[in-house]
Amino acid sequence: MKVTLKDGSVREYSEPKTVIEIAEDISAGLARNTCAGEVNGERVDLRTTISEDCTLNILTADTKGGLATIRHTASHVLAQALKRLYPEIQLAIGPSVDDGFYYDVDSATPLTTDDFEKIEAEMKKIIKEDLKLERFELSREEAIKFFKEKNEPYKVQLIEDLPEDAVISLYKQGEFTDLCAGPHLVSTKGVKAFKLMKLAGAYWRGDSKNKMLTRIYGTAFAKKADLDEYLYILEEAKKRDHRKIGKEMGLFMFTDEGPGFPFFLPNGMILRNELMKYWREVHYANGYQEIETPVMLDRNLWITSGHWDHYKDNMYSTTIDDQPFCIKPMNCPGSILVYKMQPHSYKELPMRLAEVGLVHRHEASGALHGLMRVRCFHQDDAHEFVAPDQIEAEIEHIVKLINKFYEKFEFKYTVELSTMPEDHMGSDEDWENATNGLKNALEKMGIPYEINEGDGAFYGPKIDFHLEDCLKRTWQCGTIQLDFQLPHNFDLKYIGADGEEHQPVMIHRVVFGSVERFIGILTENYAGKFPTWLSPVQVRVLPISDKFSDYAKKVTDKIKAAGIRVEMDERAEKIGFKIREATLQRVPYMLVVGAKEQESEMVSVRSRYEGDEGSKTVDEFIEAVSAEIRDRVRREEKPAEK
RNA sequence: GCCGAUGUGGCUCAAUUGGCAGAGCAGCUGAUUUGUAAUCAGCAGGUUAACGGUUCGAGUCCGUUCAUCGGCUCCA
Repeated sequence: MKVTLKDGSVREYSEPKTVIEIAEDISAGLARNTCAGEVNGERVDLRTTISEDCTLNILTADTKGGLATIRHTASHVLAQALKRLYPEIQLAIGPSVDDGFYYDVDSATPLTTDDFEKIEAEMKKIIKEDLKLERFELSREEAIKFFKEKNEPYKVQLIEDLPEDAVISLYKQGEFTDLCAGPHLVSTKGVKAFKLMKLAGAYWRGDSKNKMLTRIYGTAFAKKADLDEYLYILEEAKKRDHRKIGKEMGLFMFTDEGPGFPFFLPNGMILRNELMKYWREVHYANGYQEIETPVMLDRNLWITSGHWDHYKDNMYSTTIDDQPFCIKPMNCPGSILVYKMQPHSYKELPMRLAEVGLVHRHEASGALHGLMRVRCFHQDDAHEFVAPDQIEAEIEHIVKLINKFYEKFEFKYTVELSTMPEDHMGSDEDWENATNGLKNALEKMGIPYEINEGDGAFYGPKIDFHLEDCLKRTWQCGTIQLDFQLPHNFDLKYIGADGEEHQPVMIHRVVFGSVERFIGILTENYAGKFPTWLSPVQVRVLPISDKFSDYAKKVTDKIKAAGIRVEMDERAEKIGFKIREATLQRVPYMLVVGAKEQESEMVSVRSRYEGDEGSKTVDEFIEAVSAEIRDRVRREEKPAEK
């Protein structure tokens, strides 16, 4: 077959080749890790096999200068600069990542961000030197010898861990050579806009048993304008930080007395209660019954459930009157005790026991992060007891329910299927059955998913729902876990139609995951501008002066009587000041009342959504806002003025 | 838990080489009675995260602890 390349040259191959094979043939290795190819103008995957004559355009990152390549080359420039400034530094790895690149180094003297200026200056110098990146290969022995001589033990270890037949490629730029699969820009000059971002610790090979190295994060873009835009977005995202907004709006707080234990303040309680009110409505309508089980139970229960074996490092426990107790890190054993209270018929299944349970988990101190990662939180949990032949239908029921919630909040999400972890209970056969059950349900519904190997719970595989927030971080929220183990450990039974005892299957599921985390995500997603139904203060009445206090009071009382959360601001301040404050507090509706309004028995409406909405009668206003709250509608926000 | 940084009134931040802890906002008091994003004046508020050390003298230097922030490992 004949392959015509974009530059007009023709290559002939006797047998079918993949795009990457041809790319490697052409550019002697430069095309490794390339992003894509085009066959007859159509973009194809690199693994696509070409068996017929065609025109092929290889979109190597090298020729296109893809972002990943720019960043990867930038990481080499960083490494070179570091070696020039601190010759004793030892290099580990330096890849490109989603929003930039990093290099892990082992440095005897600690680096600080104050050194960034100096390092960046050296990087600029290297870029200006226009050093060509040259690829070459060495045998295993030669490569090991090369890096031993350079005193780079991490590189030596990397090579030693490569498979026997691996091609060991190196890239040389000026006096600096690095072990690297490529690809790279042709010259350091191609790194046009970069910035070192932050310093962090990272374990060698990502294992907490290994030495902690210093990781230098940076980012790079094709143009200065792109870099500036990225930095601007980062600034904007900072303004949405739920910890900042939570403080500003009086939603929650933390104290030194309780690291990782959130306090909910009055406004935060309103928000949480409204959220859970909605949650309960939907759950009652979907066949759930709500229960509550104790926060602390005898340790033997946790030994039976397997939590003590698999989770005790994260559990708070104590001894009272010589009886050992554990504070629950999960709600399941409590629900099981409720199920076991009496015998059950197959007619009762699926039995859906919901519990908004407060769980405590001793998380590592360094893992804590506002409401997103705490040591005690509410799970919007439910444990379902189902007959084996009901599994698929019930999974579908739950997926639809979760989808309903996420659509309400306009969240994008992806689905992952997590399989058996190393530390698990039960037989491989049970695990396979359970995993297939989840797979079948997802496939039947046509939901795309990725497999997350070995990430299941210790008692069963799970489907995870990952929400994307405004920083493009993803958070695991919803999860559906299929469990054959706990019914076995607790010897759960139901009486089937045949009059015999059978073992039910348990499904553990959450929609929000952690109510606290979900509130954190909502806060950032809405930048604190919650839809009216979730807003702590929905309406604020602003009299122009205290001459109109009586009328304002009358309006306020009427709105309050309609069940709307309303406040009156009767301070002796100018109207502009009151509006400013209400705006900063993100109150959805402001009602300005003065002589004009008192005269005509109306209110002047200013909303967060459209600004001045003109005059309305109080009844008209109440009707419109009540409907908005009742239907839990989110009105489109107008872009911020300031 | 690990690496690095940080910690000053309720909040946001100042304080030269170690030399009298300050400001704005918020709060309180008074004046102002206001028409769509900040009216004016006065008052009060701090054992500088805690503990220990160096020093004539520590917010500042050193040590320990705690908490927070950015990551790593983990994870709802």
